Amino acid sequence: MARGINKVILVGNLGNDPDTKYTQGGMAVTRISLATTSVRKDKDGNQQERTEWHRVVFFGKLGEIAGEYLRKGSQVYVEGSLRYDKYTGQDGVEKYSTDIIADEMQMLGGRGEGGGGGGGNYDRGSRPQRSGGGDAPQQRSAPPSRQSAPQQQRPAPMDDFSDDDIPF
Amino acid sequence: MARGINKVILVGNLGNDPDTKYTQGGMAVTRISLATTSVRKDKDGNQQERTEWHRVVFFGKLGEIAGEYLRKGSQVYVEGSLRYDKYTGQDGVEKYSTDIIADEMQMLGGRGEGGGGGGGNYDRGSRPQRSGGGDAPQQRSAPPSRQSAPQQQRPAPMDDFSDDDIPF
Amino acid sequence: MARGINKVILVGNLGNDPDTKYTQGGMAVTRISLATTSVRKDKDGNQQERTEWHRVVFFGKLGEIAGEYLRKGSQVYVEGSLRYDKYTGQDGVEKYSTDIIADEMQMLGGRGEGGGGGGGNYDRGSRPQRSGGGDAPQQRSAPPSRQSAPQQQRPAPMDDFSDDDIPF
Amino acid sequence: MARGINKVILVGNLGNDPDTKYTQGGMAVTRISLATTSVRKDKDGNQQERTEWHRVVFFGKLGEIAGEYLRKGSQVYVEGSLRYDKYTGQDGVEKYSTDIIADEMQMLGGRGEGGGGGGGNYDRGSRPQRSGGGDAPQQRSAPPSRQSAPQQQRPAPMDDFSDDDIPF
DNA sequence: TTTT
DNA sequence: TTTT
Repeated sequence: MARGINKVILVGNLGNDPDTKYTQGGMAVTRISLATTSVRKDKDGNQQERTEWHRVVFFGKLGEIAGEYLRKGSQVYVEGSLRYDKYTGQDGVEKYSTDIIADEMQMLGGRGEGGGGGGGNYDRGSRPQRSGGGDAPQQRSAPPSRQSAPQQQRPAPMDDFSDDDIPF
Repeated sequence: MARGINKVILVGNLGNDPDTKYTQGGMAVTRISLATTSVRKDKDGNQQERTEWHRVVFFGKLGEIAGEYLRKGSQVYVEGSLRYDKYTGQDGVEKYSTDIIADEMQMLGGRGEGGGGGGGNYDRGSRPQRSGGGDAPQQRSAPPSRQSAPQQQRPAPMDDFSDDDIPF
Repeated sequence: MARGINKVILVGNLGNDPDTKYTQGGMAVTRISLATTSVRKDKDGNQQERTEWHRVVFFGKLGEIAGEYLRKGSQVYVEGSLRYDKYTGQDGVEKYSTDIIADEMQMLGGRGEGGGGGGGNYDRGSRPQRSGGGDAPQQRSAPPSRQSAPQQQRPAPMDDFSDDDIPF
Repeated sequence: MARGINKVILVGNLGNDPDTKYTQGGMAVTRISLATTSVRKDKDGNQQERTEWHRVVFFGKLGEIAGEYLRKGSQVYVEGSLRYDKYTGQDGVEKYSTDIIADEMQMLGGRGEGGGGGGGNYDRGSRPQRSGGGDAPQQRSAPPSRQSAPQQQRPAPMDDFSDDDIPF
């Protein structure tokens, strides 16, 4: 049982192609660098722009999809949570990192390099369409299915319930 | 593959105790009425209040938890999506309804009747603590106690991955 | 002082061109119909799609911008709040409506009719680029061009403050 | 005109009393440390807890309100955006920090030390209730008002508009 | 009524 | 119908 809400919502563009690695167990871990730009007027009335570069990480199936479909310049919606890490660098100095651990992704109509317009909303429960054997391990045992209650469209009154009255 | 984002985030108080029903298949469907109030100044400089009453629906395990722990007056965080329905009433007239289908819930430190401070964040994947087998009793056992600020930091490298490097 | 959070976040496509009207005081009120589609597997394992049509309303400057730049098919990010209204129709019957009152909008790389890729994030504080003085023409000038990933980092100390250390 | 969405939503508890400082210009800058805890099952089926400590910064009027009403243990809803900074420490080493710049806050029914149950939703446009002269400068010139269109409740049909048809 |  |  958790305590608290830790939610991040981003819409931005990738600064580079995604970087996908695989764990020994074969789980995909894809990282992207995502830019969001905001503007404000400073006290002299000049327009000031500022860009934040977010480090976003996708795990598992979402990592495979992100690695396959996103490209430098792609515009994407990401939902996830903040994770702060502290580690000791090779130089012996303590370092800190901040990542957004994605749990939902929606490709938007980006037209960056490698663009691939398309669209489609994926969450951690989605299965990737990876057809070929590509260059990555990929042998994965049965993935944990995350749907608690599968069901069907609901065109209906609202007072009695069937098992089809579901979340969609 | 979905297209689009449909997300609602609410923090409000219940106007009444939850209403839980069960489908023939045994799935819980809990409905609550949730108030959110906002204020603004009108053009005459007077404070104006306006309250929206949201119809929130919880399905499955989340429905059982909502029915068990929430009460009239409880303050709650809800995340979900909008669903619009059209149906024909008993009077033969077409009617429309708007519901927020919850997929995450966090009980906040409410103090309404039956208050039960408690706290705890549940999503559709959570398992309810329903002890009995029946189809709707309501005897609540001790609510999970409140920690104000538990913690501890997690030191870890970030460049190689094990299968434990997970979404959390 | 308000009580509660009432927040909606949508990414979807317009089903039609926006409808802009003006109040007697000259305030723009723009309405759009926004589609979001989700999918799930029903109990027979078939893909089921469901589309929600959201009624989104933009007031004031945001209403002018929405009316000027959005078109049928445009993909847009909208943030706002839920408002439920009850009124009596001309037929004397009580009716209910649900609207999302927008307070932020971001045009995404849509390619619908009249597409106009464009992009740009506006909130209620933004000033529209309406050049003319009239109360509703619609001749659109050149839309703001698209940058895929502009940036630059901002180096700065964080312990003492000047009046420039602002929210951005 | 901005590009992108950079939004953070947190519900958590303060690890310490807020720290409020004032710029030379008299603007309040309040910092808090906010805990959010999540749980998951590891691969051995054990419950694993993890707490993230978020650095949240409130500027201006919101900073005054946060400094006045929040306390160690308080439960709070915060909405804001991510800001990453890079600076050189006194030891000459480059350091990085991540802050959430708050633009909305809602005190929840917390009961931590100094509790102050209360509730109330404030955004950057809110005026603090600071009555006394306290220990802080505070001389501030005319604050920029952020409401574009003030108005009043709307109990009404939906086809014609008056200047009262407003955002609320 | 959109979109893929 | 809640809450402050």
